[in-house]
Amino acid sequence: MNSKKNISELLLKNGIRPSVQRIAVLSYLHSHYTHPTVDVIYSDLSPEMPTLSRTTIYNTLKLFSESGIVKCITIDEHHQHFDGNINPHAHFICHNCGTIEDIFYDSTEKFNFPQNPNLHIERSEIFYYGLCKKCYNI
Amino acid sequence: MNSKKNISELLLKNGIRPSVQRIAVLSYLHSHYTHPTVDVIYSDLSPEMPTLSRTTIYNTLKLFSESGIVKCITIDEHHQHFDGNINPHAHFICHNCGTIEDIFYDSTEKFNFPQNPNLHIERSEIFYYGLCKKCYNI
DNA sequence: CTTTGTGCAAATTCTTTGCACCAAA
DNA sequence: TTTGGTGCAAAGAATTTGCACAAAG
Repeated sequence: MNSKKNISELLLKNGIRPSVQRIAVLSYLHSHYTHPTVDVIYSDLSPEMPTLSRTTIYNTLKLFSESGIVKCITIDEHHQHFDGNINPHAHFICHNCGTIEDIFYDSTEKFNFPQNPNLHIERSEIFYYGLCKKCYNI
Repeated sequence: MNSKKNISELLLKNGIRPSVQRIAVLSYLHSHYTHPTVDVIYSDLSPEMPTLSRTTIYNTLKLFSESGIVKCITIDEHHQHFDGNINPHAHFICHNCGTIEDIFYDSTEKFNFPQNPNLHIERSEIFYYGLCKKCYNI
């Protein structure tokens, strides 16, 4: 289980002081693999924490993504989405309903392109676009 | 060669009226495979066309990407980049100098993921991040 | 003459910054 | 008591919108 205690320990292990706000944000991401934006996180958490500010969420997510415990994914130009799942995976985006689905695949991909030698590739970001099951069947 | 005349005909073929501004923007993208932003295009074109406005470039690129003759790529949350090359290819982004390089690969990729059935994938967007040759050798 | 395109200025929206207050070590 | 965290209000920056004028068919 991802108890507050476990989250707290995870933060400490990454050199981050576990404040109430930070625990709340990371717990949220670990229980909502929906790739939320700052605003979604804010809207969902603020009823329970009325003094929470967007600034804190921005600060927190910046800190988290710098230490690698969450991933920031840029899908469209207007919003950053955050992902508490840091295993390598691709994302599927439904262009009708906007849902973002995780796609796990044999990560035997090789970062080697004969036509582009001498690139030092460190990571990849793969997006698939189309219609999800639900939207396709409408 | 991509003369103004050819550009003009390409636009007509796609049901777009070839105005001076539209021809200029598409010519620019066809001769600069550098994935420019609106602002870069604006800065480069405005000396020759002092009355050109950013709004027109936004309008034009929106029109172009809707009809598929250019591609809009969202790499970071702050800028949209535009690509006059509409052949399928991936992009490499150097996190030091920001250069965007095209990567052509055997496009035998299959849009089929056993763990995610019933997705109707139409296109993909693949980004690789790392250091380019120049920045790696510094 | 009617429709479409252009471009200025203002508005919008997501994100960042400055700064004062608060909390923890 | 010193360092780090929070959160408000204001600033910033990319993009969009409203609207009037210009151009094209």
